[in-house]
Amino acid sequence: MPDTSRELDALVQLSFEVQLVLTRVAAEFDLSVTQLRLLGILRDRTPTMAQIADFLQLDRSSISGLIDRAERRDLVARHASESDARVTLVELTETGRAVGVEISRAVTRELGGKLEHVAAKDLAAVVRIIEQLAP
Amino acid sequence: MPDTSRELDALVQLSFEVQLVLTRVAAEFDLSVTQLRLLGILRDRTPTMAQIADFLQLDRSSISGLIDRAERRDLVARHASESDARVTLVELTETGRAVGVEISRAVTRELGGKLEHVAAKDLAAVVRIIEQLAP
DNA sequence: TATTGTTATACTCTATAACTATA
DNA sequence: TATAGTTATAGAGTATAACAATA
Repeated sequence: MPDTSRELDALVQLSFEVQLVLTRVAAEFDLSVTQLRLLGILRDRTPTMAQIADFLQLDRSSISGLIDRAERRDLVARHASESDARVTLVELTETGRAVGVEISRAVTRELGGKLEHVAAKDLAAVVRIIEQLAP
Repeated sequence: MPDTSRELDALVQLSFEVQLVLTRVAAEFDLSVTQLRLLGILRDRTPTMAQIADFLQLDRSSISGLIDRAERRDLVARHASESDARVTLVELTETGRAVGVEISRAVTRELGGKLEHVAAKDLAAVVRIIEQLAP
């Protein structure tokens, strides 16, 4: 087994650089990174509370407050499932969708700017890594 | 300018995968990711409160509580600067250093495990990216 | 005056445990 | 009984504003 400590350090450091960009972009919109992720998840899904918990790898009890706060800001809306009265579905509002689009643009701008001088073939490697990691 | 949205998405996703591993390892030691980073920063430094704020990109007022909690668990110690009475220096305790070593091993194990089947040349690309990004 | 660090305050995020409603 | 979601509670993390001590 080869020594990969340098590679692992680089990966950890890179993840913090990316998180820093996300934190800053979220702050521009007065949102947390978690709320930013939520908007991303809801872009092409209308999940249940439990499914959101699975996506974010958080306890279900944490999701109630998360959605409460997003709902209070008119970013998302709860509605009842028709097939199972226990289930609550969550979807983006128009406002939420619009904010999501703006955030996506901002992330592309900020992160794209940082990566301007990175070789295209190195970025292609990142795509392969994530395909291996989360297929 | 080429379309890099796929690459940017992959990079963001990768950063969340890494953060997930760090969150889990930190939780093994009943620590937050921020405390984990703090131990990493102090491994080869004895910074001032202000320098820690710079490293973590947090407000100085946030650092007081962070160090309070770490000190309460005997992971770090404050001591006064000899040259400037306003300044507080922070260093690892022996306990903190030992915990840091264990965390480092756990991250290597967990993250290394996840990356087992990733090509070495793709990991080398990550090293080049972070060198470009944070030289 | 400027800088270092702390405190008070308020909010978000998160988990655990206990609960209600529905299946 | 089992599952979906909520609430109460507690603690960490974070920023803003105001402050004291030192330079």
